[in-house]
Parts: sequence; C-alpha cells; structure tokens
Amino acid sequence: MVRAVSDTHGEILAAAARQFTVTGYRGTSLQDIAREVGCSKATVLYHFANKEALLAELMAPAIGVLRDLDDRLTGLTGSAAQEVAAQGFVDLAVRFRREIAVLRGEFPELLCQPAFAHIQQISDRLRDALAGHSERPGARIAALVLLAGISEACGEFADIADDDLRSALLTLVRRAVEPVDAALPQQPTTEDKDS
Amino acid sequence: MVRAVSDTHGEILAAAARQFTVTGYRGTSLQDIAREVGCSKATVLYHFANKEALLAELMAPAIGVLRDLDDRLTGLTGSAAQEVAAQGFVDLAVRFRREIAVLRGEFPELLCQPAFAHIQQISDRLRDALAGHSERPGARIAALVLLAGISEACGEFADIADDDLRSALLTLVRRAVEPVDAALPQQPTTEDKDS
DNA sequence: TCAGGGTCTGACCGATCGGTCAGGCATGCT
DNA sequence: AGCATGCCTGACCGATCGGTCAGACCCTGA
Repeated sequence: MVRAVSDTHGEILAAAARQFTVTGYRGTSLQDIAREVGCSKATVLYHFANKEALLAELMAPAIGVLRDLDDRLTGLTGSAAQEVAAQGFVDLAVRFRREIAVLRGEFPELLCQPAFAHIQQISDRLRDALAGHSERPGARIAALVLLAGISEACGEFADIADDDLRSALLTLVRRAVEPVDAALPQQPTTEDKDS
Repeated sequence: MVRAVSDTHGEILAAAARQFTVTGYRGTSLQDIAREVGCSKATVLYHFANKEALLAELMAPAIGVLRDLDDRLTGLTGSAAQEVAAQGFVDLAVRFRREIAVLRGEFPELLCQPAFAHIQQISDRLRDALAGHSERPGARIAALVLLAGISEACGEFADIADDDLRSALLTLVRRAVEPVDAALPQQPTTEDKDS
C-alpha cells in the first residue's frame, strides 16, 4: 500500500546531500541534518545505522556508475582508453556533481573506511587510463590534474546545464590530455617506453 | 643572543604542517600536534594564540606570494593576463605544494574566517585572469578546473623535482587554456552553442 | 478490544574537541 | 638572596560529536 504519508528516510537523505555539499561530510553533524528535516537526531539514526551508512546510501548510484566505467576500461590501451575515460568520467562528473562535491577534501579519510575502500583503486585505474597508460610524468600529471580539477570544480557550476557543461569539459580534457599515439613522431624522449 | 637551544615554536609549526597535509586542518587536533612534538597541548597554545593562528602563520609565506601575483595581474588583459596568471600560479603551486594541500577541502569554511577572507577574492581574480577575462563558459570552466586541479594535485607529487613539475604543469596549462586572442576580439559568434 | 510492529523522541553516554588557568621550574639580573 | 621572566604542564572547562536506549505514540489486523 502507498505509505508515502511521510518519507522521512528520503527527506533525511536529501537534507544530508544538501548539507554535505555545503559543509562537507565531517563538517555536517547529525544534529544539523535532523534540524533541517525537522526531526530529532535519534530519528536520523533510526533510519540509518550510522553516519557512514547515510553517506554510503547517498553515494551508491554514483559509485555504481563509476564501477561500470571501470569495467568498460578493462583491456583498453592508448588513445582508446583515454577517450573512454574522458567521456565516461566527464559524464559521471556532470551527472553526479553534487555527490562528487560531497567527497571534496575528505577522500583520504573516507577511503580508509571499508565501504569506500575500492574507490581509490578505481580512480587510480581511471587516472592511468586517462594518461593512456603512459609512464611519462607529463601524462600522469595532466591526468591527475584533470580528474581532480573536474571533481573539484563541477560542483561550482550548478547554474550550467548538463549538456553545456559536459561538452565544455570534454573539449577541455581532449585538449589538455597528452596524446599518447600522436606523440610518437613528435620527438624521441629520453626514455623510450612502448605501450 | 642566540637562543636556539630548543625551537619549540618551529617544531610545532613543522609538525602542524606535516599533519595538516595528511589529515587536513579540521582533521588534525592540537593534541595530535603536541604528541608529535613531544610536548603538551597547553604548550602548543602557549606558542600560538589558537588553532587558527597556527594555520595563519603556516600559510603566511604562500599568501604573501599569492598577493604579489595578484598585484602583478592588475591591469593585464587577454593573453598577457593568461600567461602571467599561468606562470605565477604554477610557480606558486609548486613552491608551496604542501601549504596549498593543507587547504584541500577546507576552503569554504576557512575562507569565512577573517584571517583568510581576502583569499577568495584573489583566487577569483586569478581565475578570471587565467580565463583571459573572457566571459565564455568554456574559458571560465577551463580556468577553474585548472586552478582547482593543480591545487589538488600538486600535493601528490612529492617525489617530483620542482623544476620538472613546474614545466609539466606550465605546458599543461598553456595547452588547456582557451586562447583568447586567437579567437580574435568580438567575433560575431556565428555559432556559439553549436559544436 | 487488544496485541504488535513501525516510527519517533528525550534523556543520556563516553569521547574528543579547542581553550583556560594556576602554578612549577629553570635561568638571569639586581 | 630575592625577584622577574620565559617556558612549560596537568587539571580542568564547556561545547559538541556520534551513538544508545527505554518508552511514547500511532496505525492496523485479529
């Protein structure tokens, strides 16, 4: 039967999402969330086992998409990996701007928790793919800067439509990433690494 | 008289720098810092008025250089502003990787405090300069992503020499930034949304 | 009518936070 | 000797954190 008389669970989730994006995970207390919802802190902890579980449920969709992207990257190398990584990550960042913004600055601590332990490895693989699996410092630096910058920045463009932001970010990434294939005729680098 | 028998003040500063970069400002307690130094928490608060003062003294050199860069940007427009902003910020980011990493994720809250209130405005001007003072969303997005990404990423390259990191970042920025002059001033923009 | 389960709450807990304070302990000056 | 000063500390404070718990308040089905 329809039980939508009061969707407290959903309201808590929504309030947490709002506040996490503004003040961060650690910077938001269960009290703050309860106050916005208009319930008690105990009610928040009735609907969610603990604060971490609240965050986990909030991030679940984004993490699912991230995992899908990770799967699609397996086996790809060179510019193919770069293009899939670029498109996939930009799309993910745009769609889940808010969720990504939640993690702003709290990655190191959050990744230690079991619920998010695997994200570090996925994002490492994503960075490698965006660098075309190149070992050149320039490629690795560019990939890291782009991933970090997009994660950090996409939360600030709440006023830009998804499609516009996506195309702008995609052209930026394509322009900024070191082309791994086309770089070969350019110049022989000091160390020769073939992929 | 040289009284360098025990430079507790400096030791506290060094320990705070180390811990802030690892666990962040909020994530590091005065107790943690005192433990690493080998003194009591009260000693930390004897040498520094409060936790914020500790952070302020830690960031002072970086903030000074940032202010200098801001001064050098006044009056510059177009590609000249872009180039000065790029060189200045990359140099600053490389020299003060650790200090910048401290602010990771705590910008919104820290900038509310009076000691750091002006940084937001400076970084806004820096972003505008890197965008060549263009109003195009693409230029603004690229500038923001680059600034955020470099800030976020430069702390992770502790193993790369300053000169190498600087040149890599500079080529990345020059490649990624939207050239403002090449698009010639006031183009009728036959197609601005279409791509 | 009553039993029972889902929902919600105030009161409370231990831990930790940043910060205060009175005083101990050297050292150097008069 | 007496005193001042700089450095340091343990004990303590109020506030806040995440989390627990017994019980109140529905609503529904028997």
